[in-house]
Amino acid sequence: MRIGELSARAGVNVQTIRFYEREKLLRKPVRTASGYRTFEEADLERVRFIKDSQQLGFSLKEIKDLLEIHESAKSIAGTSQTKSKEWEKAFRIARERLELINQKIDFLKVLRKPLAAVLEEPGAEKAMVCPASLMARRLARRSGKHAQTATVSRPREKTA
Amino acid sequence: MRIGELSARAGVNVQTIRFYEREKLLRKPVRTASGYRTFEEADLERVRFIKDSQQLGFSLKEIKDLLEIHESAKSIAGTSQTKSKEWEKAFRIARERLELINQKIDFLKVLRKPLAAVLEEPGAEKAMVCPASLMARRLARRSGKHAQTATVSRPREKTA
DNA sequence: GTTGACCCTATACATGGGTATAGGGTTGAG
DNA sequence: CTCAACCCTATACCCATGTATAGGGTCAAC
Repeated sequence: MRIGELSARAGVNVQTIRFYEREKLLRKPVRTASGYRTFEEADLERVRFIKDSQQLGFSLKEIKDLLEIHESAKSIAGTSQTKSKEWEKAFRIARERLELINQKIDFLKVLRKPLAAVLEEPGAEKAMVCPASLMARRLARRSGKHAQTATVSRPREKTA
Repeated sequence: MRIGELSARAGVNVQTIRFYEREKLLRKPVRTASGYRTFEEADLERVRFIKDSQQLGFSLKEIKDLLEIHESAKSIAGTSQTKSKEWEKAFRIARERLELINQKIDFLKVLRKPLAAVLEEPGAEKAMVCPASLMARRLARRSGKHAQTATVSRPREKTA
């Protein structure tokens, strides 16, 4: 299929497909003689996977990792427990991802509880959507950003 | 507590707190005589809630809705089944959110399965991270963006 | 009463993730 | 052969979500 059909079926913009290719989220597609990209069903799956993962808060960088696990796994399949560099990396990423995914599931369940309660019990103010309960379980903070320059009663420290 | 402590304890930048206030995600805080913002524990909870929700792919707009459900619920608590405009809205949003959250949980579980398999079985290429299995369950597409101008064999239609 | 950590507003800049536009080629139905 | 609907590259632009900077107050310890 060509890019128009792919983008239509995936429900994304044509530009987005080309953007994903540039960002290495999609393989470089085979081209026709005239330079048109040609895609297969697998590419459609991949685009859908990307969109779904995004809705769960994974960044494109993270999604690339998730997809990379797949690639590594596949390239090693049959080699039994090769323990190659590639595999080690995939393994590490997989473990991290699994941990994060479990946390996300837990948090979503907590988030769901008061919603369900509000919806199921007519006029129930017992299991109300209270921040305290929502806060019961916390997600791990994501890899450092937010520099945080403030010292907060630890005076005279160089923050470079 | 003042803004510095709040931001430090929440693990976000000071500017971010002010940004959230501007965006109406945090109430306008009480000010000291000299104009300093003063916050309470509840504000800290709220900021953490926002960050956690973001990691699950909710936009600030959506998080505002989630928090609004809480506000409505609280303001109505004790009024039994008032069925006010406010409540109706909260109710509707809650139902939508619940549905989305359930979908997210399902997708995460699917996402988790091959990861767990890869990690638990040494050299297992059976339950490999294959897009097909990952794709088994799909998340509902999120509220329209991606204009999609292409027609794809439905010629001559004004897309204006 | 100065100094350093903290606060204020206002405004500009940055980054991720696209989207649109300009300026052009390709292809197939009529 | 023409025309509309497609495709191409390259580049500029956009929105969400912050971050940084400029230019200035506040306050407690020294």
